Amino acid sequence: MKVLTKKTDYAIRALLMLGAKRGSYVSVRSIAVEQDMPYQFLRGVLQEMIRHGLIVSKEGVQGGFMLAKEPDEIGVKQLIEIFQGTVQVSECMFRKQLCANRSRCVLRHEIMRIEQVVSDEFEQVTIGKLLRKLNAASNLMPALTDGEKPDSTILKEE
Amino acid sequence: MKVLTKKTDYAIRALLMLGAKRGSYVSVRSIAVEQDMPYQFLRGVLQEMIRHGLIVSKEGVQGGFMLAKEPDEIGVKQLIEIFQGTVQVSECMFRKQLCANRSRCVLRHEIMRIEQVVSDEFEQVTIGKLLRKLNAASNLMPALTDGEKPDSTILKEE
DNA sequence: CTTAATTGATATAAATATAGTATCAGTTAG
DNA sequence: CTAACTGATACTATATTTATATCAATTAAG
Repeated sequence: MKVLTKKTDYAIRALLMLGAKRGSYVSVRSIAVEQDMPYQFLRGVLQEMIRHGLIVSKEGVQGGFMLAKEPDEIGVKQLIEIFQGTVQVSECMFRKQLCANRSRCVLRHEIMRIEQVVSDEFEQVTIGKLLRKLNAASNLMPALTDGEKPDSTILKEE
Repeated sequence: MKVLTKKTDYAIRALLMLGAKRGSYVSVRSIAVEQDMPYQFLRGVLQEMIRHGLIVSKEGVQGGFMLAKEPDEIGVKQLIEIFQGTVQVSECMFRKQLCANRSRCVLRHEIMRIEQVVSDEFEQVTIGKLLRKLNAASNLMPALTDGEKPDSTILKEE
């Protein structure tokens, strides 16, 4: 049971970088390099987030992406919904069918209850919250964005 | 985000039928027909449950499957683990790497916490519990196993 | 003692979802 | 003008999920 797909994982971590460098545009390339994510794939993820109004972009040299909202307004739940669809049990033709099959119906009720729990949990986890945890941990660990890496220009992609 | 795959869904509902007809062997065919599941696929699901000691079988005419445990001893969590793997975040090479990437590490911590919540919730849902809910609901709805359906012999599968 | 209803075991295919790559066009700072 | 960027989109590859098919072995029952 995979909770987060790569897209969601990449999205969250990219947003954390944007959150850490708030106020300036951050290029996909720098995120991809620093967080070790596939460049083109990440681009797609970011474009999807633009469509959902989470971030904004600027084209051209010195361009990149920037948060369009406060970090606390971006919840992991929303990201999961964008990249993995609404949290739901199998194919849910439930609402319409009024539970033709009783065992499925009873089962569904339990699952929906649990889904609500999961949903609530994820809703509470925001980019802002994660950022604060990151900062709290930074006393003990090397910086998240500690300048250019020595090999940041050595790219063999595309 | 799909919580239950078909296998888990079928497994749970098949177990509910076995639980409802406890004491006698129930054939895959009758389960497949009554619950509208693909026959061969369901067979695979049941065989998997045999391997995990949840049910027992008897070959030949009048053969079929039977619960090997008390319904209360069979939790949905275990079924999810059997058919969908242990509840875990993406690829978790965590334990070994000691979090090379800090944002991933912080994120992971949150996810693990939520996973624990989910896990606990699913652990509490047992076949026994679902059976009791089924019975409670049966006052309002037609029986789960109300004899042979009129068309139960009209099969065009295989 | 044959037959039909069953499970055991296993191979394969089809469908879908996830992950990743490539390309070309447009924008912009320097 | 050019190199560093994003926008848009088409494509490929891989993995997972779902489903089907087949053949052998077992067994109740006529």
